[in-house]
Amino acid sequence: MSREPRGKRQQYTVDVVALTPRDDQLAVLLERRSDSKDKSVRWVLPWTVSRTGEILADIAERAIIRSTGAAPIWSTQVGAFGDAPHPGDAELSIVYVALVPMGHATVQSDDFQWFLLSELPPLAERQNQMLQESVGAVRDRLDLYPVAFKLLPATFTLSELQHMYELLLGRRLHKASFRRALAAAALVEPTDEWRSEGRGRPAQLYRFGPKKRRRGRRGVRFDLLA
Amino acid sequence: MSREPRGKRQQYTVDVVALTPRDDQLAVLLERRSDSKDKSVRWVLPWTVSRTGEILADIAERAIIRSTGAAPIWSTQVGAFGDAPHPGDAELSIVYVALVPMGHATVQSDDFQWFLLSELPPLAERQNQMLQESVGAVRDRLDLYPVAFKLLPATFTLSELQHMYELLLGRRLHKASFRRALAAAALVEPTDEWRSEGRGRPAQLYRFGPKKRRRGRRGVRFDLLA
DNA sequence: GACATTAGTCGCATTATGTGACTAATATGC
DNA sequence: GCATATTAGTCACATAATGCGACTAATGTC
Repeated sequence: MSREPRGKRQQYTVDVVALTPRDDQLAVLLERRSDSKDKSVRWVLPWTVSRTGEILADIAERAIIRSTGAAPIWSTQVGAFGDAPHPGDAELSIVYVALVPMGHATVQSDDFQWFLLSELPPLAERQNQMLQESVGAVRDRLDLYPVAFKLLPATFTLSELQHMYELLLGRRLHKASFRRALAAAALVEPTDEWRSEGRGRPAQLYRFGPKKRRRGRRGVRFDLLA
Repeated sequence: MSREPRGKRQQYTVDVVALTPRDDQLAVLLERRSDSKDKSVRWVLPWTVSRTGEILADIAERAIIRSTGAAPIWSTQVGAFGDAPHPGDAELSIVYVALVPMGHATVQSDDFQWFLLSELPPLAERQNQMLQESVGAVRDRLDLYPVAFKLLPATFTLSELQHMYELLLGRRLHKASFRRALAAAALVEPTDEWRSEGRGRPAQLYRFGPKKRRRGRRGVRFDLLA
């Protein structure tokens, strides 16, 4: 992906927020950009310039594969950002957030690097907003799509699953409550395998296997923060 | 707003889904377009072509005012749509959904008209998607922003409030449950006025007046539809 | 005054949630 | 072996949230 000369108007960019679990928190993939003038290095969210006629989600997928080396296990559009300045001087940026499993989080190129959310380098203001909203988008949809399961191997322990949820949500959960909710949703089925992880009691392995059922509508919620 | 000649590439459009309460359901504002060739009439969601450097939300607000004649009481970005065909042949469309109170739903120009969601004319596929997601976006955020209150006059009865919620959600609510949740959220305060609406017991008038308080985080939800 | 109509409340059963405490099975140190 | 640490898995109970029927209250109509 070559830089666009400043001043040239682009159609728009498709920016990617690739996230992966790492060290009990989320890490985001950034791309190195060396400024040709002052030789300073800055980090940016990877982006792709739009091509006419291509499906938006496909453009995003291409950008994700290019930067992470693998297809994401889940991705969704976050929105359009056009206000704060973009590092590529794009007028408008469409943002996709993508989740990449732990194993695939190894990038070949030296131009890409994973950063823990707690250790971010300075970003352009527009990209700060993108990152912020992307993490929020993941958390908001966590209960609607089985993303946490897809980030784990085919079989996993319930503790691993809980840790994945805690990592994605950014907060701790209570063990008994977590398992109760999980059982009520009938989302996993036990295998007959057990894993002994050094010390402590061995854990039973489960696999993702959602049964039928759907939630009844709720009355109303008034969760206004105001 | 002039039509763009076909074939000319536009930067992108900002499309507007303006909604208003009407006859116990939602109505959406459409704009009349007469095809210069075959003289057929078709209806489209209003849109504005982007201008360089303008804040996205401002472009949307302009488009809303132009078509409805008033500023919306609430609006938010829904997302970017680029796949299915757009009536203006735009490559990309950014969509904003806006809510307009009942009173302001009177459009001057003959080129605009409110359509009940149950009586829609055929729309371009991309705009169908926009409308679909816009209604969903409103419902999803109904518990986070006091939109229903802003659609009502400054004082209102609790029955009116409940009807507004039912209209926005598209489903019935149980009276006692609704009021209980409302009381728990401390969102309204009673006035000393009452309204007698013909037959039936007079209803007390309330005004919107949220107290402090915020929700504690929930454990996890597994609401997967799968 | 009987009845229809709308407002407003209560009570109760059921379900959901938060949380501490308990038991189970393994490894380690002595 | 045996006490202890460590992780897995479960229970029990209190509290909160929800669904819902049934009741009372106040008004207009006939």
